[in-house]
Amino acid sequence: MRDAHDLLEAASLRITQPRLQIARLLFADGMDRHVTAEQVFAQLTDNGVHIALATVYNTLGHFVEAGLLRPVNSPRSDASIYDTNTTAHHHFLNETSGELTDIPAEAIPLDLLPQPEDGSAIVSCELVIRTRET
Amino acid sequence: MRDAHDLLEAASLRITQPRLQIARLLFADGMDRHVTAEQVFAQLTDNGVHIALATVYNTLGHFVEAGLLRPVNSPRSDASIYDTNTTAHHHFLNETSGELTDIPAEAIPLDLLPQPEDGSAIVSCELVIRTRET
DNA sequence: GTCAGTGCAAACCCTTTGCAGAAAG
DNA sequence: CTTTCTGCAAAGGGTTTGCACTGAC
Repeated sequence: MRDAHDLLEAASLRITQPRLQIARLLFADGMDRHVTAEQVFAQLTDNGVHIALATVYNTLGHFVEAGLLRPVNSPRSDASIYDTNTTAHHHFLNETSGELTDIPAEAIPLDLLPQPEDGSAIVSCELVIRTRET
Repeated sequence: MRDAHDLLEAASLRITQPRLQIARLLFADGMDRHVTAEQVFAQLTDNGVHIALATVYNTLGHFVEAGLLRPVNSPRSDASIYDTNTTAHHHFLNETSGELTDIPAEAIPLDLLPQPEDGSAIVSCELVIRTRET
């Protein structure tokens, strides 16, 4: 992946300490991650980074606007989840553990989506498959 | 549809005034409805029914447990939406108006769902198609 | 008579906002 | 130097909870 600095630059975001820290945390390994603001805050704090929770919320919001993150069709009621994978894809939601797993878009054939009413266009579509451990 | 009293009885729910009122409101016309607790509360209050908002929340929760309602894979961040249609189906979410529209399960062929890891079984699956007015 | 349900208000939790100071460009 | 961002604390909004009272069975 590109380094956090370039990522912010490419997204026309001002380069600031909190944004660099959060970008490194989220995009360092190039893996798809599903995180809450609280988790990001905790992880940074554990690493000795001083940051305010409100700043984490605001920064994640900026990242979403800039297209670096995508909010997941919140399957858990208690907290918003952000997805580092901004391409079209779907999710398994393990209801036992609360864990989200990506499903690549190609794994589900959705060629024949019903069309919305005239005057509306499809923006995105996401399938959530809820599972439970047996 | 059956009358509100029978509906509660069939669901093994105690017959109380608030439950009857809410059941009548939600299931009277047999149509699929998407409601928030706040909306139910407002509608009852407008009709001169005295009820506490907390009771609406609690009652909707009881209805969900009893299988009379289903929480929608919350597409709006601000409030939980309950669906009177508890059978498998999908949703259009008009992002401009916030309106939800049902899509019958048959409208979308999902024969080939990917399987979850061993030890887990699929509980439900819901597709949300976001649209925007053009 | 017993136990669950209700009403009310207060508590809770996640998230946003207002403002003063700091930092980026 | 100007504008945006950060930190902090306080406010906000949806939802839940505790407790005394009422009502269902």
